[in-house]
Amino acid sequence: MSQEKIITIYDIAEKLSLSPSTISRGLQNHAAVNAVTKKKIFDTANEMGYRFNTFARNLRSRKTNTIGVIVPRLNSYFISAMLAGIEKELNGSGYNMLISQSLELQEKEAEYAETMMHNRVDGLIVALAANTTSLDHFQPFFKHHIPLLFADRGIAGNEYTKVVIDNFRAGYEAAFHLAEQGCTRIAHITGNTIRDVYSERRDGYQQALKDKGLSFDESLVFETDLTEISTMKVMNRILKMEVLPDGLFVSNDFCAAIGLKTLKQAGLRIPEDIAIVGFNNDATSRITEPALSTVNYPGQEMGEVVARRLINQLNASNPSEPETLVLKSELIVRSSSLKGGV
Amino acid sequence: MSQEKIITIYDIAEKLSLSPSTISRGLQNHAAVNAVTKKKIFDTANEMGYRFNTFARNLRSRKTNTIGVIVPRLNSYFISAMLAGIEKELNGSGYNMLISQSLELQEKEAEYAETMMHNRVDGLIVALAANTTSLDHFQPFFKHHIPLLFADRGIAGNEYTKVVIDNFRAGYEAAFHLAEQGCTRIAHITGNTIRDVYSERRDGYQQALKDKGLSFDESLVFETDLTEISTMKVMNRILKMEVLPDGLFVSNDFCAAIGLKTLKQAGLRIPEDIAIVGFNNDATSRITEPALSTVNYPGQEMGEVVARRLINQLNASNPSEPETLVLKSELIVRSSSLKGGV
DNA sequence: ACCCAATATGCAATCGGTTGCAGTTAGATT
DNA sequence: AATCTAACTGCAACCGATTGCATATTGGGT
Repeated sequence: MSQEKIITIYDIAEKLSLSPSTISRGLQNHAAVNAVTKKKIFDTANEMGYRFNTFARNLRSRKTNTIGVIVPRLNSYFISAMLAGIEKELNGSGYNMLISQSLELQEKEAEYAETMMHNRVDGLIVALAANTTSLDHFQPFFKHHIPLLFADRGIAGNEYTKVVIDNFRAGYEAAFHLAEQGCTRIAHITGNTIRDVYSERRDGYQQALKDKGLSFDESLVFETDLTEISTMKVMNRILKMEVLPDGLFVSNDFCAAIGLKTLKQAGLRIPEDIAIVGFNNDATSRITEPALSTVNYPGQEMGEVVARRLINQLNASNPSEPETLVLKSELIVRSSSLKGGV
Repeated sequence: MSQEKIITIYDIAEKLSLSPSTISRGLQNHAAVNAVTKKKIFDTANEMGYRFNTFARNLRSRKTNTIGVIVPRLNSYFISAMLAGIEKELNGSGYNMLISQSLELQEKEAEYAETMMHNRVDGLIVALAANTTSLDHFQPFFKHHIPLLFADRGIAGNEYTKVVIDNFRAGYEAAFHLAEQGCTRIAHITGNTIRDVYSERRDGYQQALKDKGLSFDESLVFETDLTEISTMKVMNRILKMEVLPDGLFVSNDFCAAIGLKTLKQAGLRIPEDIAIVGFNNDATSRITEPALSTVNYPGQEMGEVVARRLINQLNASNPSEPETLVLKSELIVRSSSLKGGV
């Protein structure tokens, strides 16, 4: 098997004694090419194993049909659900997807933004890294009017289009529910509050305490990087407290599961001694014993919505106003927080 | 903020009264360009906001510095660990990564292979979909001598380069361990045995039974698609058996966790009544109670190895022989299978 | 037989870089 | 002062497809 020549429209043109223009138009199903000729072109192209050259095409047409996607990480239940949603929509509209993960680092995010720019993506979907504070690295996109939409993790304000859930309300409902169950000392483990998804949930939690007449204790809020190790550390600190909390709201199901198990191993009963609510409705939440109460996060839907919005914006003739699309989330009550009684 | 002009080397050339060739060479740090001129070029490029056009560059240089990666799905602990490994190596060597997920369907896999071809990837890394039986859709890669390496899920034979673990041995060890623990009726839940990762584990399991003098009971082997639903179905069938199994080897940690929980809820003790071993060493395996014995799968390492091998192959002057790289895996014994006693 | 319109095809410029080869220039050598 | 060499820089072709405009062909109408 020898190296096979890469076929171009020029090769087809020569073989059929036609001009490259006609071949090009024929392959595009252009109306100005005779049906018989077209058929001949298609057949010959297949026969010779022709594949179009994306670069030549993109170079000329100044459009790449590629959407860049930058997410904090790939190995997250929520993120992969979202990617599946994005992919479904994009693929259905003939777009490709260039994915990369920032690993929660602004530095890598910036690097990838540049790569995306070089690859001349037609649009960009971003979920910001944990420590991203500035959007400077996205300036080129703004300058060149390349649509940039935020999915889930955006930045405060109405300047940009983003698809989110009402994190304040979700946090509020989680904490309110725990309070309803009789919890009076509710601890909260959250991610980096630079990201408003986390700060808003915390604010919601705080408001719920207030509305239920519970005092807010700063020392019960733990800001972490939501890894297994830091969760363990937090749990150890909690277990050493003089008065243990009787409720725990964790901004992530995996960490909630780790916490749940640690507390059980320390001899505490869930939910009798400590009731727990997680976040995301990961597969993990159904594995724990007792099953974990959590907030359902419509990952796939979020991906579909943001992708569809982007496609619309690309097809629109006039520039569209930035808007914030808020999806529904809901508290799912399972055994880890259900104490019985009303 | 108005639409900013896209700067090309021609714009820089004009501004500096130099020729585009010199700009091009200067930006490439070519030796034949005066250091002073070079500096001037770089400064002006920055100042004007120049970004190179990947397409023009790729079109001319006939090299894309992009590697395609096709995996069955993104939302798997193992796969994302592997992707992280691949990304680390590729990025360190200046390559980009075009990812797509086949969703376990040969049809989608073929479609993406074509897209990768159009995007002229320099090489391809593939973990085959569950139902892929033919490699016809990769023919263009073979014909054009574009390296195609398999990661984890390849195809039998020595025709292609692949990075794998010894699945037969892993399956053998898992089943052997269960037998050692005193299990005599060991059930096995596996994925689509078209994929040799699954068939080899099953073969290893079978061989271990044989070596331990246990009879092989076909009705204890369940081939599934390894989803939550089918696992539940299998568990229900198992629970209805006249004689229950006393050991369970599942080719996937999440399904093992589902199984574990279902059995416990049915009143069975783990590991006393049924000992369980999973596969992959997912995060999930540490969440279950008791913690799940499993086979550690070096996902990140596998990604690094396959990417490094691909890069070497791309840099090599002469074509490299196909080879099979086997990584170490190991049984991790936790409480779900440890009955005590020797 | 002549003209016109409709249909089909080709020419050549263009997208933005890259690179082999040739040409220029300044300084060194004799 | 003439010659040579090394260091720079530019010309122009090229990568493979797209597309506005021009041209060729065909058939129909009168």
